[in-house]
Amino acid sequence: MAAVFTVDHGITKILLVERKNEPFYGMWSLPGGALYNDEDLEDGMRRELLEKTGLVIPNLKQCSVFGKVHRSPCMRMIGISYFGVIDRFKVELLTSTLKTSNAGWFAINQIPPLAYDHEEIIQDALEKLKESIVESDILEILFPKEFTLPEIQKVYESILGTNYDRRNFRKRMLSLNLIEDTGETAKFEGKKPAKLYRFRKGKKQKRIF
Amino acid sequence: MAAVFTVDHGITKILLVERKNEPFYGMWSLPGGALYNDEDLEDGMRRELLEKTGLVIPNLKQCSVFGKVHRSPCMRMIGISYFGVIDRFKVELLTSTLKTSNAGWFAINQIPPLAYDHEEIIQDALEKLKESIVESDILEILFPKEFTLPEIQKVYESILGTNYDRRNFRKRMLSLNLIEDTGETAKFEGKKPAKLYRFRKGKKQKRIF
DNA sequence: AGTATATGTGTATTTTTTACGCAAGTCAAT
DNA sequence: ATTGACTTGCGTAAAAAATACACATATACT
Repeated sequence: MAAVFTVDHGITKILLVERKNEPFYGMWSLPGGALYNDEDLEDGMRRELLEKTGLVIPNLKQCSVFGKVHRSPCMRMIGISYFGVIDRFKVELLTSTLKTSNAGWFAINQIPPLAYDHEEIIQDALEKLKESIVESDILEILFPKEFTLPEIQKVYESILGTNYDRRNFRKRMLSLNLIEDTGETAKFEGKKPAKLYRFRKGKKQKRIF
Repeated sequence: MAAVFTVDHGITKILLVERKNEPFYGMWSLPGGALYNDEDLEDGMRRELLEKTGLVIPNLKQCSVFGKVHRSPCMRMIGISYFGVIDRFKVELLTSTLKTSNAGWFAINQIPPLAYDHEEIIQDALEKLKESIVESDILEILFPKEFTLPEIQKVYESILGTNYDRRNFRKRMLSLNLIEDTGETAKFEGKKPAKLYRFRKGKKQKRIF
């Protein structure tokens, strides 16, 4: 199974699909399925994601293994969970695709009852999500284009569940040398126009918090 | 497979077993084997460790999954790696057991050629080892009884591959409130007798570095 | 007794984190 | 146009943490 996250307007969301087979027919679940004998783990995961949601998710990373004897009601099943994030632009573009395939984005504090042990798997993946943003691993994926600092701060606050002082957050972010000023400003957003930054390519990852 | 580490006289070591079957007959490898259909992952790992090495290793944690299509020359094989540490006292006690079962401790910079992709698995587990000691997760396991500060410092330096200023290391360790003075000193060790400390039970884990 | 070696303790300096005041740009209502 | 509400941007002082470094002390060996 894959836990694919995004942050949409300051809300952390996860990608879920509706099951079309027994067991757990009609319930929501993490996208995923059985691995073919001749495919690598990550390839299989990407294939399943494409089949079940229509989305191509690059940058999948291994998360954990779930293998309790009775985690599936039918047969012994070992589940390998994967972890991914996509940026807000892709979210908007692909929401239409999802409608045709019974998939959708759910805010992580408004998750419906899930099949199997998928609630547990999501909790585990959320830990990974927090680690990843702290390690600045997924910054570039979440912000492939330009962004404003208040924007990026909201993402951090949403994922980590904390609040930061605006001025200190800015100072920290800029001092890490991970992002650079584009020279432009984002109008049409709020009150005062915010400066636009972009992620610097090829910068070594530093711990942020 | 399980990567079981210890630190013996300032040297980080790993537990390996000699293979008694094809493929890779006679080569060294990480202890492990096939999971039974009716046992949980961790239980199976503990059983395999007992069978192959005669050791009981508590505190196993999941590490990673290795599933490349051709990682085994015979059949498709998904390997789940586990990570464990044991303390120096157990190492000494159990070295005799190991001799009868073709198992042994190897310094991590003197590892023989290994079966399968076990070199890669060890590298991955070493990362986990570093994280774990930084997070103070495994301190209590490595030091169940009392210890001296120079001792614990050598362990950190061995695992993390760095050197710390004696005085600053001490200051940091004590300020974390994770360990407490036993009031006794370790004689028969070096020159000046070192104070003995013990790990405080039930202390919340803090990041150390 | 003298020397070598390893441990324990203190303190000054630098760096990082945190707290917080205030000016500037935009929108909407007056 | 002016005002007020709101949000962004910038700077500075205080607190906390990390770092660098000097000297005293206990033991073993000669």
